[in-house]
Amino acid sequence: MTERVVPEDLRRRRRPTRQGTVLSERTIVETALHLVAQQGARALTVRKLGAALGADPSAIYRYFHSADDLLLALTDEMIGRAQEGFRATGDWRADLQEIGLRIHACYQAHPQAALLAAHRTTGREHEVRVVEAILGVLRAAGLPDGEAVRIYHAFVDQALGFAALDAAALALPAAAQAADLAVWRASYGTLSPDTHPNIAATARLLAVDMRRSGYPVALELLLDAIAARVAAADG
Amino acid sequence: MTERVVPEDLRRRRRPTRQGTVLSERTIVETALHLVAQQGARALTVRKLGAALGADPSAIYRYFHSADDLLLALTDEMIGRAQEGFRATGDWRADLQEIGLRIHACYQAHPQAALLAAHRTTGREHEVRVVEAILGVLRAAGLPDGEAVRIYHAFVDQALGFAALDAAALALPAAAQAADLAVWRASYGTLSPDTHPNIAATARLLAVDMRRSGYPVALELLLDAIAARVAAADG
DNA sequence: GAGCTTATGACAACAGCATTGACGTGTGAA
DNA sequence: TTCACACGTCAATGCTGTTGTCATAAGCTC
Repeated sequence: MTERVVPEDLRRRRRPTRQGTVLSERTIVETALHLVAQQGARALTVRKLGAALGADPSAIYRYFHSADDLLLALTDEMIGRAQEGFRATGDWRADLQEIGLRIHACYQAHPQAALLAAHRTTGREHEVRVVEAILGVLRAAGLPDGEAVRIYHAFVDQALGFAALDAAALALPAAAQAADLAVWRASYGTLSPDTHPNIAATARLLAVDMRRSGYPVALELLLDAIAARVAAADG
Repeated sequence: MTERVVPEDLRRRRRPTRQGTVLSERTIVETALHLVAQQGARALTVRKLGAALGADPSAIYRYFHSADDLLLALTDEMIGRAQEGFRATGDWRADLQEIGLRIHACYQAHPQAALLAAHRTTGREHEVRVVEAILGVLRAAGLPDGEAVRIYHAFVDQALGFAALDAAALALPAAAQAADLAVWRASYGTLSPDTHPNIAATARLLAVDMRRSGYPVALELLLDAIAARVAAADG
């Protein structure tokens, strides 16, 4: 795996706007996402990307050190889009919900892009970046690192844990049963099959159950449970 | 993705024992695992495998339809080894613990093999097989399908959920604190970074916490929690 | 505007990849 | 002895990422 360094000498290079210059980090990344969305992750090769750009494949190496590097840039692009215009309120519960919604929406718009996280050698790195982006939100809310990690992971686990059981099994109160589907997506979206394809195997087995129950899980319940845990840890 | 069929015409073929015959499904799979263990998942190519076998790469296609097919056979091999000599007791809690231990031990013996589950196109299929193997255990214990799925997923979620918080945060009783590390591994091993590399990104962030806390999670606690849920669902 | 530096894309080439087909050889069965 | 065929080898195809060379054109300095 290539170490994730897009060094200064590549990034901050002079980009003359002559008529022959058609490529840029932006156009390459956007074309790559478009290619993935249209033809799947397997179709994303340097050569096909070059063809889609109307340029020689080797020209791409002017902007990215390797194909792995390009793939990671795609994940960065997705995260960047999700965080576009995001402002931390300082309330980590609200911020977590917001960023969850945004990331999910982003991957909803580019479903095939999630396959990137299943990449043989860079898959881990992709998920690390998503996790770190979310941790960044919690840090921005003023939470210390250790606590942010703890909360995020508990959050994800709770989301999946609640998802595993339908409303009847959980015996949720009526208020939770009526919870908005969008709220559920906010919590589950941060680690949904869409964004983390390799855990989809498990989730898929439960898809019927979840659909039948109408996703009756309220983010508020999750956050309350997490807050209770954190309070217990503090006290 | 090639459909997982190693058809009769390939499997049950006459295998004359002339001196020229050096290959077999067994030797290929074992050599492949050895190659992965020694040089990593990326080194597992048909050509290198052929070289390691001392045979022409194309000969491998006499035994497997494609490279994807071979990769899936490796996961099947791991599951097969884990289940070797396993007998269902009918007590799903005991069976689950046993199979958890076995699968984890198997991947401990072949750490690099877990990378197979991170494969770009077959990654999902690998994890589906592991999950299905565990579900098979629960079914063998007499549990109906729906319930088995529910229990397995709750089991995994609980394992990860507890793992997310250290002993202090959970305020576990002293008995749990003293729980055997092996017992913890039995529960966590079924969905550990070893067996599900793409969720390792999250887990890795917590590795320090977990190590510091000494994995103080007792499988009994997990199973009790699950049993309580299931009981609630039944009643 | 002349001359220099340099960014940039094209081109050709290389090594490695999965996969396929033809071929010969040796084996087990009839 | 004959025959079918299992099985490994060989050669070839078309894909992949990657690299080095080269011509060109943009921008900078004077």
